[in-house]
Amino acid sequence: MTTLLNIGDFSRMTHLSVKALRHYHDVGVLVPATIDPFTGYRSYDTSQVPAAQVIRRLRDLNMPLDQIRAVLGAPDAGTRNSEIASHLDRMERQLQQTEAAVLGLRALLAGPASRTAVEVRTIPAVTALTVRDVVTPAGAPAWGTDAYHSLAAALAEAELTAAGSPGALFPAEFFEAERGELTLFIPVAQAGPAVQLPGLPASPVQWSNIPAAEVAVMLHEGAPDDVDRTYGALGTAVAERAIGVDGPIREYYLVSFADTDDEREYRTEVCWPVFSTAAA
Amino acid sequence: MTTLLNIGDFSRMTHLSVKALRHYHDVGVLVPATIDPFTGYRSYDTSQVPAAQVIRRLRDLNMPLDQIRAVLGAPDAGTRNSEIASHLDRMERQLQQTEAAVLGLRALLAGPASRTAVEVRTIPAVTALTVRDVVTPAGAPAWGTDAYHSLAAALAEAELTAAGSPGALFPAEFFEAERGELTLFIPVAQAGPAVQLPGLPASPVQWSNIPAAEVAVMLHEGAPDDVDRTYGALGTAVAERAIGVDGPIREYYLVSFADTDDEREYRTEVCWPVFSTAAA
DNA sequence: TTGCTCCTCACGTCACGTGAGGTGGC
DNA sequence: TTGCTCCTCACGTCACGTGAGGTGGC
Repeated sequence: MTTLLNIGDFSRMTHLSVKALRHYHDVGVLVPATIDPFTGYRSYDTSQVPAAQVIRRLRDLNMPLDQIRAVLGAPDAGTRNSEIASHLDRMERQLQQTEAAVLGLRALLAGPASRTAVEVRTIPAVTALTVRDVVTPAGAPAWGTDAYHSLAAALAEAELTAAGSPGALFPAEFFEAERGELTLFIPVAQAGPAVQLPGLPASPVQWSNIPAAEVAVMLHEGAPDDVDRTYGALGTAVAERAIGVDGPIREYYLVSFADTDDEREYRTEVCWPVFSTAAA
Repeated sequence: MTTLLNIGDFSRMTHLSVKALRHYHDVGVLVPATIDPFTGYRSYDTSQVPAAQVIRRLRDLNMPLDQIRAVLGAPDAGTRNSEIASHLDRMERQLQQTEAAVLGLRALLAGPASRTAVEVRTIPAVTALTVRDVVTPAGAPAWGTDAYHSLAAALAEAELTAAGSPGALFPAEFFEAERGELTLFIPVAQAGPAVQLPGLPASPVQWSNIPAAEVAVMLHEGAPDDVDRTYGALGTAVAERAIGVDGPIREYYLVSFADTDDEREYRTEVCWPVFSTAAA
């Protein structure tokens, strides 16, 4: 047996506000059992209570209404559970980022970072295995992990060894517009016609030339979430010397997730483009 | 020495997007060092980098811009740190609620709750110590804790003993509009002119009469975050019997935070107003 | 002169909340 | 008949993102 309820009763029974219930109707997340065609009054059914309870908990978990609609409309329990599980994974990653932000904030308020030296360096052109994609800062870590595995697999497939640490190119718009085409690469050889380029299996990995560059370099020690501190220090040093030029920023991953599980051991070189000193 | 930077350079150095920087300027969270009066070009100073880094981390912690402005403008480190600490407290509570939602969701998907019996009961009027305030569901737990301590203190002060479990009245609008005047009370005696009412110290606590009521009662066992499941079951039972009437819903806290640290041991009676059976 | 960087509106997003103004049902 | 409940716009909130359309500086 089921019984119809007006929106007020249904609200008290589910602890969802009347405004929220009307909104869930509008967007199709929870449609009333019947609607009076003349007055527009919504009537809910007691059998809709469990769905409302699920919605309330998913909203407490910050799941967007679009996804909630998908969860409720899932054809089977397996699909539904995997939708929920992947949301919980996202929340878990968010929590880790929150913890990193707390640590980073403490460190920041505790005082300025220990000064790391800036070095100007000439990087020669290399031939490299690369993966390229349009990415946002939020999606970059996951993308980088995937891309690195693709590169490592292609390297093994082609029976080659890396000629240096993996690196990445960051165009200005990646930071300024939070969206840009990143290039992750593993150098394989000095650039030049003498290099033999083995064919690659079908994969996102491609051969590319990473151009030479004159850069100011600063070593970032620690978690990647705090790399902005090194960007700040390095950018300041470059600006004060008035030697900056256009061009992508580079990072080289001397020690990264591929080498250790402890982010505090990470070592990243940040490279800012500067005037060629060769001309000086 | 400090140096001026255009918005693009400052964006790359701080990993704040250009759009975000313009917004922070608009709302006064981070005002450029100088603004060209003719072109409107913003110029930032290298000395503003640390503030930008703090802003980025506070935003990662979901702190609203208004509060960030207050943190940055705090007159001393003590004020600033306490603003941050109270925000971290809020986040901590939020995290606990998230964990509760995950557990609640699992329980919900695992199947229906074990059926608890519904009992119809006549509650006599009582004289009680009360605290009354307009509260939202989000603020209710903290309010309830405070209010309970005020009541307990007043009870001890007046050298009285409780004549029953503490309870609360919830008007319909508290659920329907997520805002309403709650009344937390501790019964002291049967209502009547014979009762001697001791004076109360200056505090939010007042003497009130809690009216009699005819209610359907269901026992909620477990965490208060899941009490909506009992509301759903009880409301369904009342609706199917078509015996519901207007009036505030009540809860009685048989076992609560005052008695145990384990929320699973909580026992709450939820009371839904119904027709008087005395007339039947 | 040509891109490039920067600028200012105006509007969109997401999940509702906040009134305003009005109507059916007991 | 009077409250009460419910209804539908229209607009606000928050922290930006997304174009559109335009201008200064090298």
